[in-house]
Amino acid sequence: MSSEILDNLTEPQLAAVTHKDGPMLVIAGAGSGKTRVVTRRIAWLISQGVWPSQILAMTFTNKAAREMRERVAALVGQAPQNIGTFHGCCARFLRRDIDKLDCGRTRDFTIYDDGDQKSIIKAIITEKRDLPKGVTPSFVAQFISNVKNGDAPYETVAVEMECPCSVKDIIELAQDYEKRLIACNAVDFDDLLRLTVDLLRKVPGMRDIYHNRFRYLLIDEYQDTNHLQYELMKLLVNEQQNVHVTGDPDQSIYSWRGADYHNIMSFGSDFPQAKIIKLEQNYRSTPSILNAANELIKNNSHRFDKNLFTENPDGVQVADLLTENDRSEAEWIRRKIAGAHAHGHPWRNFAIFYRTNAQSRTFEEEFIHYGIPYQLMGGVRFYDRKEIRDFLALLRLKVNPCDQQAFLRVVENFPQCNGIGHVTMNSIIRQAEESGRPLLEFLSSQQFRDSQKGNSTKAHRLRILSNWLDLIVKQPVTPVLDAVAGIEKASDFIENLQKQYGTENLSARKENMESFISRAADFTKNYPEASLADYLEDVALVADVDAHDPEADSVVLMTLHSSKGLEFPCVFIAGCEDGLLPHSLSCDRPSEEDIEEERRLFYVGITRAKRAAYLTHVKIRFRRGMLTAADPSPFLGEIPEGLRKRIEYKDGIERIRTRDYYDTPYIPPPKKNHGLRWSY
DNA sequence: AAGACGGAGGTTTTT
DNA sequence: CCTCCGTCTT
Repeated sequence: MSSEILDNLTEPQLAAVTHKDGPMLVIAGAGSGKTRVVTRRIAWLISQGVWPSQILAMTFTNKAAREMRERVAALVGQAPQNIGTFHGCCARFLRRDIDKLDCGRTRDFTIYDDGDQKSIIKAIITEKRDLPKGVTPSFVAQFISNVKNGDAPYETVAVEMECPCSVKDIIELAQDYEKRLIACNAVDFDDLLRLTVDLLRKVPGMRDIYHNRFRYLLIDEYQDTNHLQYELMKLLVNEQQNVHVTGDPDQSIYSWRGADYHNIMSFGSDFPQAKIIKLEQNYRSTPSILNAANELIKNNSHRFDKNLFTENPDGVQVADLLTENDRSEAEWIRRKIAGAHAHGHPWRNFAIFYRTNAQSRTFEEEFIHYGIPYQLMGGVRFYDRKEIRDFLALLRLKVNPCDQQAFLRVVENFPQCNGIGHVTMNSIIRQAEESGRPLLEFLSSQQFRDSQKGNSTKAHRLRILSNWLDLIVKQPVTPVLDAVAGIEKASDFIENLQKQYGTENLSARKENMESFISRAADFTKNYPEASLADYLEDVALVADVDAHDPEADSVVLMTLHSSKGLEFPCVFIAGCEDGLLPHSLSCDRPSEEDIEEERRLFYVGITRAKRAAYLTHVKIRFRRGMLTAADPSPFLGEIPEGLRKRIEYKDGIERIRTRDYYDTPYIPPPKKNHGLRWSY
């Protein structure tokens, strides 16, 4: 056994690493070396003779999966294949076994993301007129997701969600949506999990096969699992109950997406023999930071009993800073960072977190003005840019010739399809369905061209479209780079950008396309055997946080949500104001649960900091086009005075504050639109 | 079917 | 302040 597998581990870490059979829960506080424990444990299992292929490890992000794979490989020289995200693993299972399940899809199914989902739903709502106003695409999407995620029947979900239309109508919408997905041979994100659960539950013998294949199951960030993921876990657990979950209930910040931290709270009762280990020593932060965070999170009532401590040397006090407005907030932070940089601190040591993406703008302007390098996470995803989505639609149509959604997008956005509108498209889709052939195959066939006789403009246009699509069909699907480059050429993509957008952001769009090609080239280098379908799956399942580049020397700007799992020497949390943090919309009917989740979000932010944390708030914030008087976040007052240095910054001068709003007890404002507002 | 205009609405978003 | 719709116009 490679000796380093067990090197430098504390008592509880060692116990967690060397636990072999039976269920185990590791409650891993922020910065307590969780990743190290999980990776060492995988390496240890392998060193004990477990085959790497018998280990299944599921994470929430690609980044976590990649990191885990790399670190295990560094320890034992080989990385297990089955480390991936929940959705990625499920997609792999379904690619292999979906035929065995009677769900209307084949193994070449396409994965639809939120955008595709929304546009299908919108189309269905429009088709079905006379629905009340409240039936928005997002409501229907939420309804469908809730139905797929839970065990409750449609009716119950509809009542619970206070459905604005009749139960019959909403059920019909959901069923139409499902039919549409099946017609496109597509699945949505929830389906990846749901169909895998069905596969294990309904297909005889499946569970045994999977139990045999995966002897050891590991789940990371267990506090963020939703109902389906929980079901999946239970189905995958074998007779020896070799299930190992790690997480921290205090860092559960995704309940609005269905995550349920009760899953982690009740692991002990789900598995009465479970061994429970708590990792409470923090290796990341100074005592000042950790104490402040501990004091804050103590205010949550639903918690797993634990108390983080550290043996790190102490550093500077946590500071809370008050400035006049959002501009001066950015100015102070920029000066602080620039000053430190002048003393030799690299830019990458600094991160700014905020509650809403809209807040990033002020910082960007400030940093551009002063020439400070920064990387912005979030906002519009690379693969969500319009021109990229257009191109992807073409690729998708090629891979899945039934993909109506992709077809519609192509027709709407490619100049080759100018002059062809909704009416024509829908009639073509119907004709294809009647002919029983996949849409693309039907359209690009000689037969279709022959059927478009005559010299009418429409027939002419359709023949051109058909020829063009035929050219796309004839491109190779592997290697990926050849496929992508071939289709780019065959579609005249770059020239079309010019036609479509004129000079409007043209160079940026061209750059995006170049970047897309070079990403495809990278992918091809890593997976020379992969097909276009594999590539599209990879693209469908990546997120932008994966793009954070810790090597680049730049200040990092991101939301509090995306900061989870990262660490920085110096952290600024901007906009610590009532209404922003906690956010007023999340607390519309301020249930204690909502407030507690916002508090956890703040807790996550603070515990990212290794050496220094600055919590900033302003008196007046420019928001939604108006100046808004802002009160400090009630959470600031929950950090005791002794743990919090209070600074005020005004007219370029910094001074210590002695008195604050929150020296007096906090009284919640009576209405949603509290405070003073005045128009510009 | 494409462009122009006005109104509404605007957390977070691992996949 | 922004962006995203829907509708109205050509």
